[in-house]
Amino acid sequence: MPAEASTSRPASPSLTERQEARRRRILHASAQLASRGGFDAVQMREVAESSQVALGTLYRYFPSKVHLLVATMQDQLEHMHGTLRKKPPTGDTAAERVAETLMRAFRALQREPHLADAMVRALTFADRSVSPEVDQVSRQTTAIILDAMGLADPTAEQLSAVRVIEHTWHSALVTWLSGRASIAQVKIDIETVCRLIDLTTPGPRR
Amino acid sequence: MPAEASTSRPASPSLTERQEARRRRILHASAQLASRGGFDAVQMREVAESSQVALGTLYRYFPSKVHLLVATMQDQLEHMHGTLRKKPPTGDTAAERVAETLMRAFRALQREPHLADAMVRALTFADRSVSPEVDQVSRQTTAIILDAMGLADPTAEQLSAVRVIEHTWHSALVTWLSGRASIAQVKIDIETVCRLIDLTTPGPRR
DNA sequence: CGCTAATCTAGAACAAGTTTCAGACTTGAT
DNA sequence: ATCAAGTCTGAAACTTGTTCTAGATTAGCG
Repeated sequence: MPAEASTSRPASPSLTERQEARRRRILHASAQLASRGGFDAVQMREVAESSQVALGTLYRYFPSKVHLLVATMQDQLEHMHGTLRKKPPTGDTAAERVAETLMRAFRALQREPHLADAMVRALTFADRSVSPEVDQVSRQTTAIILDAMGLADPTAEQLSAVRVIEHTWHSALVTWLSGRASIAQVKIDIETVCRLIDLTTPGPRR
Repeated sequence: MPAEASTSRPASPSLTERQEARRRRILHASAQLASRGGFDAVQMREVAESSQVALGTLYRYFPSKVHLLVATMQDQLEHMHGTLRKKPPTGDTAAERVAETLMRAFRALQREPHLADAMVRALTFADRSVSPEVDQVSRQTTAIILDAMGLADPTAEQLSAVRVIEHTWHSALVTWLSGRASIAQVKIDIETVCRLIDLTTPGPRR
């Protein structure tokens, strides 16, 4: 236990440090369980045990399983945005770059299909009580797409196109995860919807 | 076993009649409960009671709550397709007609938002075990859109556009139901994605 | 240091989806 | 009419998300 608490920089985590650590443990356990068996494998009791936290505490940090999984998704998305930033897409047109970026993200998801399942199912199943968190995920996704487009100041029309791209992205993932669409099919859908960008971007073609 | 039409005494309808009737009672109860309080209000015990069927029987007919709600959606979709057929859309272009049709469907859903909630949540939450049923819903939706386009023989490109339109349709509904998008926003998204049709349909263009 | 409020823990309890089972009823065939 | 197979019923049991409670710890403060 900390003998002195004032002057020295705390080596042992005190205060909110500890809570931050708990939160990280919980998110880690969540992602780990999700990676194993998807949405169903993330059982609140197991998450609590894995992260060495009482069930009640888990619920204090994340008021429902869906909240937990959406937070897990936020976490992963942040990581992915960082990764994507390091190697920007190389396509000539905005449409190509967006498609390339989404396909890169898709490939990442394919590496952990169960985790993808858990996150996406939670996202689309979320009810109003999770709206703020889901909205945050949506904003992050929008940011990634706008990054790929390379637009500083998108028009309303372009924002609409981005919204539709996000719709397609989410729904295509759902159909892929439930085994109703192949990877190739998802690719086609992404490429198809990205053509909308050309419609709204006065550029060199057509 | 063509049997008799049982004109005299329908007191004890025999054979599969009875089962068909049970099935209809169950679907009716499901829709009714869903209309009241959405996904959460459809409780299997209540559905069983409402439709005068034992819980075990309910599960024999529909192996899970999601199966039940997806079947409910099939039912409603069929009804809607019939209704839409009676008054075909009037727009000049295929894109306009599809947007008009989807907006008409959307208005119908707005009249029973709770029912819409139950059906759409079930649809996107469905896992692989429900794939055949979900696929059936998807085919029905595709048929409605193709009807609106007025195409006998769509190209592969056009089918891709239709797929993307469906993605957008489902995902836009999800965002509307969870309160993250307004009705106006959904309208814009539908209109935006329908422009994809123009891209793939050589014809009178703006 | 000692106090008070907030937080955490272990565990029971509750809710709704799902499964199971023994017994009653239907059905189809002989 | 009778039998075997399949179906339906009512009720209990099981699972997992969620809530609640009482007591232990911890944190911030005078």
